[in-house]
Amino acid sequence: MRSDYCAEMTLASLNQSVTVCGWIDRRRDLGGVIFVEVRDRSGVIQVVLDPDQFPAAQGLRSEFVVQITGILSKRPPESVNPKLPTGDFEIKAQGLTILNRAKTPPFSITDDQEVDEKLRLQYRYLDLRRPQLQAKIRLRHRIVQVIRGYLEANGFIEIETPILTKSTPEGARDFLVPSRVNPGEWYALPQSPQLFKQILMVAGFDRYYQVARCFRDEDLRANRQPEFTQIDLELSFVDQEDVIRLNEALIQEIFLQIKGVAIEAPFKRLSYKEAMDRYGSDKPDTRFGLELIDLSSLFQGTGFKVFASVLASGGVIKCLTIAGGDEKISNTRIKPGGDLFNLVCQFGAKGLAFIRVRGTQAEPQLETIGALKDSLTAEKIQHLLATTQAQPGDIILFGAGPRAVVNEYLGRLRLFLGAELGLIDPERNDLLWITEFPMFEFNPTENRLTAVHHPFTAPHPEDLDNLAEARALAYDVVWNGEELGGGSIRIHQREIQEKVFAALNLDMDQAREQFGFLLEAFEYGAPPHGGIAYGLDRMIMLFSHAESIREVIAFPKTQKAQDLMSGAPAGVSNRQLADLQVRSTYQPGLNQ
RNA sequence: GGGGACGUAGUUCAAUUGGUUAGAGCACCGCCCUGUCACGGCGGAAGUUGCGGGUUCGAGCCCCGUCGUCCCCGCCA
Repeated sequence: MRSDYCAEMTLASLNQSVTVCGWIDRRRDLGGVIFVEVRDRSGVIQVVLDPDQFPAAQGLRSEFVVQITGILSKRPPESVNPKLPTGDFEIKAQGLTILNRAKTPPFSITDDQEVDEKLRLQYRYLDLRRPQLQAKIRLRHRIVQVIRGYLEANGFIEIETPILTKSTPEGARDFLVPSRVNPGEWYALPQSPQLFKQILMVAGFDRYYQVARCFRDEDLRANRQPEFTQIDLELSFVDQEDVIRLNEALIQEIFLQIKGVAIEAPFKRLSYKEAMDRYGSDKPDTRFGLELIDLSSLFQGTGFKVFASVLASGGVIKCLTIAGGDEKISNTRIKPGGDLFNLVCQFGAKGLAFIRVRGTQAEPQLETIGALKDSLTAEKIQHLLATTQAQPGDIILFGAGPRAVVNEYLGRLRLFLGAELGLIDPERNDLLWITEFPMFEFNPTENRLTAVHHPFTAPHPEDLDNLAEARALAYDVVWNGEELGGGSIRIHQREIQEKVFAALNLDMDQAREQFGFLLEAFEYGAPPHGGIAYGLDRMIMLFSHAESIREVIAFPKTQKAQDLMSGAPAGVSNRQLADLQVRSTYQPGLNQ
């Protein structure tokens, strides 16, 4: 039916008969001659039709499906189109078959004009015809192929794990599926293949991977979908260094194959604590400085009431020094109602204190509210300028409060200002590992410790005595301030697992109830093991510079988790519900 | 659950801030055109301004409600 893809003609076919199949991309009817561009997945090529020979050509419309046979010809020199990859050639038609007609599409496939996303999702098959989206979906395929190739070469075995699994209370909300043959009982869709991949290590597969669909019933975001894909891997008889080295090589391979960029290894490493202290984030964008500076000790014993009371209650005073910021950052932006003020308040700040540095290098002068200025001796001021490296023309913005809160909002402010001030070099690829995550964090709603990673993460061997504050053998890999993936070395010894459950306030019976099969499996000779999982959708999004994860998923859902094309989710018949012995308590109008 | 932005021909946008018959580009339909390539020319059709209510002499514009899409917080690795 077809001899060649439109944009993949080879010179060998020149002056030969070729047959292309595809969609009418554009039609230019000049009366005595008709040009059409035929599009397939490779691109477009121009076809020349003589309307006397092909009267049907006058009826061709956008998106009609055609098969065209003709002679692949060099265009006359004056008609070469340098903007088109196939612009040197055209097909002089000798046969035209309209394989199918098409309605006028609701939006143009050809233009790169923005179209309402509602419409795009409703007609996703048309949206997917557009070259931009095709490119992203194909990039996704290529990246997965590179990963598969690398893992294959390194002895990994791809194994599928169940989609119908058991609900576990930790973590996100589960999607539930009623069991017909076990009335009243429910499967859960997996949030990740975590438990199964560990079981596969116990089973001796040694190196496993999976392109794994995962499900979380939580609210959506630009980079969050209820179903998403992880590249999930796990290895036996490895320590943290082994996992990190192997994954550095994997990431190098992806960058080389996809971007043609050589990434240096080993990657930079930052402990979680250092990342939080210096960047206010566990996924810092290290392409620019603007680091958080701790001034708590400097302000110790000074008379500025706001800072003093924060320090007295165990908080910290930190700052950002914005070079040239005196001019760029007006008081309006910092004071209530200003954009910077609103930004930090969203993340728990009460406000932003500031000092403008003016005067000269030799005689700098501070411009700030009186109480803050009065609280500083000449010596303190000198110390302040030395520590912050502030120069005349700069502004220093202060955060004061509990350490975690200050880190959070100054970290957000740092990112915002870094982008606004153009401090980020878009050509740079900063890859780094964040290590030594804490094992646990306090969850105020549940008034107990919860696992930062998950309850099977191994604690750092040096921290076994004080588990509540232990560091974990967990690691995240970060690219330009975005988390690419994360993993950990797992616990394979029962005694340590019990201690961890105890720290989580889970007794062994509860743990057995929830994770019984894994714990039992561990009693039959679990090897030391660890792994990592990459968020594939986000990875593709970053590689393709997409603004939303929806751009790299063929059939994504809206923010209300609906598929506008298929109409999911939707009601089901009473018969179906009766089979499942399920009844909905939902009443329209009485919801929530 | 909370905060915000948006919703006007098929589509992308406009409508002098409450004032006559809601406009334009592209797409669509018809006619003309033999080297176009975002072809060109002439003509045409196309609107419940998301939906419901209110204020007003008068509402696309103001108010209330509702639905939908998106962004953010909470939530979620």
